[in-house]
Amino acid sequence: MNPQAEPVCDEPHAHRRDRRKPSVDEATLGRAAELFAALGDPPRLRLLALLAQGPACVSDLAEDEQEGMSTISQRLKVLRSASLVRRRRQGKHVIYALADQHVVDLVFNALAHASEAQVVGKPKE
Amino acid sequence: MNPQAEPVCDEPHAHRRDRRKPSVDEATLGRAAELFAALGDPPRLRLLALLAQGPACVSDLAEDEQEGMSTISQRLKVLRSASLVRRRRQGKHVIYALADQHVVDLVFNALAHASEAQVVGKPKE
DNA sequence: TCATCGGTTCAATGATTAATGAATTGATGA
DNA sequence: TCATCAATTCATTAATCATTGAACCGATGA
Repeated sequence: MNPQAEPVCDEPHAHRRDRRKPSVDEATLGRAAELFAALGDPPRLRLLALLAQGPACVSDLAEDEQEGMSTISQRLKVLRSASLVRRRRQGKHVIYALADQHVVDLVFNALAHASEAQVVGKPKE
Repeated sequence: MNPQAEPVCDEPHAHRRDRRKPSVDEATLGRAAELFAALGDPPRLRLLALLAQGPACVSDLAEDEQEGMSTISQRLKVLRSASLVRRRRQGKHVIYALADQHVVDLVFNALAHASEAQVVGKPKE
């Protein structure tokens, strides 16, 4: 009575759900989540967008963001422990830069996707 | 005396930092951050990995994860408001699935990257 | 209509996490 | 060595977020 494409659920609870195996190991999943979590904060993501324009030292970033150096340093610490940025000393200054091209792509892709999208609007219910 | 690739900083604070323009608008950045934040939690990411194997209803996901339905439902709510998953009703059940291929790619890429990596280890200092 | 089942929402609680200023470290130049 | 400047760390406080069970909603079948 319902020969459609999607499988029907006439049995009491039969969604074609054969037991799923543990798809990914926890360690991998944890690292991926940590990476996403580091990206999932507007101030930190803005910092990355800034670094995408080129390396910069902490005080310059602090000036751009109009925040204290302590605050910026803490944000960079999170990004660094997720391996998203690198740092090197240069005299009194510490220069930060995006870790690699992969990160650059990740940031740009996310921003591009986020600026498109929103066409359909997200479901409110 | 130092004709290398990286610009040198001999002036008191000259890192080739011409004033940066506001690279991205806040709204876009905010949406991108929300998306990352939704992905940045191991239990939620695990849920997505599970859904990457195919659609499933809440009670099955709850069983797989050995959690209450309320907990799973809340997690799905976060994923849904970030437009990462879709849902449809099927009789008494509500079936969740990844929103689109883009999300599938995103999840797989992240997991792939997280399982490679770690080769160099993250900087402890 | 009523009872039941799957799912969601609500409100309270506990746990993470970000921001902030003070103290500290490290490098430079006097 | 000392003073200074850039940056980090530390400890406190505030804010955010995840979890949980109870109440509620919506579809189904008796």
